[in-house]
Amino acid sequence: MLPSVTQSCYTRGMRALSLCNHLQRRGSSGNYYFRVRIPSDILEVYAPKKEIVFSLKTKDPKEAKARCRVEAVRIDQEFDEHRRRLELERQQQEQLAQAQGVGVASSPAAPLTDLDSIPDYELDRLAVLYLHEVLAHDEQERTAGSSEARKEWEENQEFLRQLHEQKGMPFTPESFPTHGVGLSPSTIQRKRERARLFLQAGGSYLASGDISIIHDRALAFLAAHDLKVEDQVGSLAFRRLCLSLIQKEMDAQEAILKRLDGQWIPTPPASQSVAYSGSQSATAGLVIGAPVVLQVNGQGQIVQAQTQEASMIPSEDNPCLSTIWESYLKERKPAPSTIKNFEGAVRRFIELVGDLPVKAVTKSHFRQYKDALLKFPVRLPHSVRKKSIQQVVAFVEKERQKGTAFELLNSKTINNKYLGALKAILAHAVDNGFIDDNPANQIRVTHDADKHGDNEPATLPYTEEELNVLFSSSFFVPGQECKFKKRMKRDAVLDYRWLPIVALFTGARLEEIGQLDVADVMEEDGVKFLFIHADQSTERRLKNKSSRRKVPIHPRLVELGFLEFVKLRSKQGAIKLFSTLKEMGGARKDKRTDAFSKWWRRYTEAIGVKTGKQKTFHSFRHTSKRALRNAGVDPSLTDAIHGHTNKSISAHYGRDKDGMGYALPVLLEAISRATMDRVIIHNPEGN
DNA sequence: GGAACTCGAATCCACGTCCG
DNA sequence: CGGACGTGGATTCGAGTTCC
Repeated sequence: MLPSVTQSCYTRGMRALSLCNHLQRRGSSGNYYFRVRIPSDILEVYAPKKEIVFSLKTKDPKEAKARCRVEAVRIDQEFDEHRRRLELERQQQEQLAQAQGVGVASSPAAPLTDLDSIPDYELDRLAVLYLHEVLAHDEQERTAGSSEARKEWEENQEFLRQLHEQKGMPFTPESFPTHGVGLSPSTIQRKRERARLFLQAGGSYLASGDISIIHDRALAFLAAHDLKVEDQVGSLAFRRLCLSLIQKEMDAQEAILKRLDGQWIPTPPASQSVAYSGSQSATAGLVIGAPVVLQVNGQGQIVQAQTQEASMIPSEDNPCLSTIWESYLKERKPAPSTIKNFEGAVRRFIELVGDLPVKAVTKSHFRQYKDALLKFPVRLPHSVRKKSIQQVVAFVEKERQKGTAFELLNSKTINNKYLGALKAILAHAVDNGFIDDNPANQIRVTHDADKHGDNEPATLPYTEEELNVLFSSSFFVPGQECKFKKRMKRDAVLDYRWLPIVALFTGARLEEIGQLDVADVMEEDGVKFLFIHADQSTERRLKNKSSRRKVPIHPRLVELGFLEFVKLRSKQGAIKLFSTLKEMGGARKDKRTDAFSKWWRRYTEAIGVKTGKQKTFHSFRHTSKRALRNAGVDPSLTDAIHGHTNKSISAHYGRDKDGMGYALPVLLEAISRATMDRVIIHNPEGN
């Protein structure tokens, strides 16, 4: 009886570890994905995620299989690393609890450690300690039994218990023997596979100086020894340590293989660890006085070595770029999305030239930056997102030789975003007297008109025919079945129908409409209008000052039942008019229309109205502008309705308390002239 | 025309649900 | 359970806009 039980457990174990079982083909693209469930004992590490899925970025089954094998081993290592760390943490907490006699106290967060201040011989000692830990862990598994062995033991016991129960026989469970169980066949197989792969790959990683294979593990290892260095992964010391750890990991895996082959390889003694917390080492001062300064870029590579000059020494009067950036943030407090954009630009620049003291930054650095950006692709493949700018450029070059084409950054993006950000930040350095001239000035990419054609507009208005297609689809006609609203609640359908209709008759921006409150629908001088304005209490932002405006509600909107819709939301107690739109987080904070925007693209594509990048939701704004122009409405009135600035200085005179230059009845008359009477729209109420 | 932003669109990916 | 598909979050690109 017993052999079959063992067999079943064994097979189950093998299945979980079979290296190609995590392969899955997904979506219409036909790309292969890696998919694995997170083992229950380390679920907490990944919570709330229960499985790991990512694209293998290939449609070729053979290639996918090969990549899947590598990923399976890598993930397995990652899981193991978490197990090891959790175990260590558990032991530390137990010790702490014992020492304190009661409960488990939470340990204070480790202070930041300055890795560069740790002498080389201590880094070497850490590497030896790493080797010791890997082999000691392996030895412990062999003596006490691995977690797999324990699991299989428990499954075995449970099976026996059920069997006894069925036969009505008494069963006394045995506890897991703590010594002498050794490794399960599946663990042996896994260990062997992993060791072989690491030994195969490790050498090439060392040769190319690529530390990605050990990066996360090194961080976990350092953290386990109270060394908190997340902010220093670009430092030379971290890089040195990682290379050293790859070597030690190879040594360890070689020893493990020998152990698996039956040789006795003792675990080397642990080097004595030193407490580095508190960061300030006595050697730190030596670096400053050194005659030669090594410039280290974001990847920890030495990019230049030169004799130390005054401008090269960071000081209070000559802060590093990163310090200037922080000061810029503090003083200017830009919008979250701007911070996000600038952050990327600054990071890339520092990667390329190093975190230079501001007086050392020259025009040639910017030329270097511009040249690199000209070879930089848009929408980086995930595999190289974390790589340095030089590595990305090298990657693109290599792929290009293989025949893969990349769309490169638009010159406008390079100028406005990348160079523009650095220019703004260095202008801040000029304003604060750190430097006299902005070295970024005059560096820019000459526009290539060929990308969009000389006069071709980026966004086009919707034509009448297109509007009729858009608004007569089954989504907009109440009572019709439609796949687009299959999963939508009634209120969401209402919001999604009204958003484009409001956009058509107001010409307002998507987000301006999306963030409207019920209370923003007002009446003055007998004219109902939408009050588009910024709002401190909800931190609502507007594109700019002139965006604040009152837009009269077009008679067609009233006809279609817009005011009833407002009443409905009011009755529901909603604050937001489009109450089903959810607020975003992070860099998209207080944005509500992201999901709708995406839905709109998919919808318009599906019904065949969207062609390329020129027909988007923003087209409604262009449609409105065009309709008002065609109806002979005065451009300054159109600007007032759309929230565009009127350049004339006299336009700033004669405004009311809300800054409105025109009386509402005048605006209503103007907006009503764009009748859109040939566009058929159904009343959005109904199902 | 350049600087300094803001915003919408596009993309990748995670996740939930449904179906066989 | 595996796979297809729909939806939404995070991130990035680049167009739009105003101010100087």
